[in-house]
Amino acid sequence: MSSVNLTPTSYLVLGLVAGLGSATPYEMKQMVAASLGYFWSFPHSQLYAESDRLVEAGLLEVDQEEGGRRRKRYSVTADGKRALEAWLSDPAAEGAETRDPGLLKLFFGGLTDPAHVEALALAQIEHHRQHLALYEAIEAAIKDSPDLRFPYLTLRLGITTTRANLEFWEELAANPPR
Amino acid sequence: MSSVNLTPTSYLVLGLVAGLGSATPYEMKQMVAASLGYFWSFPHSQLYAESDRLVEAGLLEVDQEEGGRRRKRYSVTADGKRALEAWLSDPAAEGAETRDPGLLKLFFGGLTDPAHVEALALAQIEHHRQHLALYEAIEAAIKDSPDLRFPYLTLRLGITTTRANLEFWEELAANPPR
DNA sequence: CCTATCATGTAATCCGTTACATGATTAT
DNA sequence: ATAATCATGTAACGGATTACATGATAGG
Repeated sequence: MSSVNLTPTSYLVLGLVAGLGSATPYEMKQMVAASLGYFWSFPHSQLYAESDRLVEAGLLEVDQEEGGRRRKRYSVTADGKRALEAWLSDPAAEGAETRDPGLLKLFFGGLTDPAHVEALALAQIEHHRQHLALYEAIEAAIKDSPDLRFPYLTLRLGITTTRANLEFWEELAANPPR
Repeated sequence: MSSVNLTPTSYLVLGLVAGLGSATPYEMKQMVAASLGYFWSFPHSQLYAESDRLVEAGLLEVDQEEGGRRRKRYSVTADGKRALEAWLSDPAAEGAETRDPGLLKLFFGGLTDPAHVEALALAQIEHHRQHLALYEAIEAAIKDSPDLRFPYLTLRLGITTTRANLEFWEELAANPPR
């Protein structure tokens, strides 16, 4: 218990388990792959590690299956619920990081042939178009599910920023730097 | 030498040193703080560590000052230039990650009082407005520097996505979920 | 029944962060 | 001259990724 400090990943796991009632890391993996994973991805091994950390911190409890595969099924403790609620009710959400290699390449565009920047722009356009198509397909599918209201909003945010990126790169491709 | 694999951070350092001709980690820190750091921040200690890793990889060479503070000044080797050029001329830039705690809180909004989501939206609006004001001030300042053309474009991308975020949260605040 | 693939998990490594530490410089 | 702050660097820790490994299930 205690003195484990909570990262965004911690709350991600806590939130997933809370939303599902109880879950095995594998089930969490599925959930992530179908939703958050589009914006916030990480290897599944982290779900195993993080779940155990949260048990240590007293925020999750584990119930191991007898026989068969002896899966570990996690659920949220009272302390865990409190921690999650405290986090959710705090409007502060600083520390957003955009780690976009395309941004880096653009920043250093002056160090190389401008044609490479143009090629970069075209690749980015293609990339964002595909994502956008995917997101819009998902959007259409979940639009009217009342219990997916917040995932839907999250997706809307993803769509909004993807569109903004797309527009930026399209304009850059239309007016290539030289 | 060798078998060190190159992360985006590696190219960030490589690019900074290439752009400056040669640099101490402290000088890199200054550069980052004034430009990339707005979107891609990390502790300065990493610049020391990463520089040494790149020396080990044979992509940077180090020249230690005699006397005084014995600073380490790094410059790019021929191998380093090749690696940087290879990276820049590859239009692929996959693996962009948006680690935004606000997005997470929104995703899990269904687990708590909707009023908290509204408060989150207001906080996000405030946050993005401030960033936008800052970026626009910088934009005005560097707009016409020909040698800052690519940093300027990078900033434009930052402005574009910040605006998109701002619009999203403003609309959410105007139509709060219930 | 055999093989391929999916499900589930662990171990090792490395990057990134936090914390600390000391040498220079400026202000008072 | 002393304190305060800036400049510069290192050490230790922990979280995240990569790689590996084994048990189940389904298709042929």
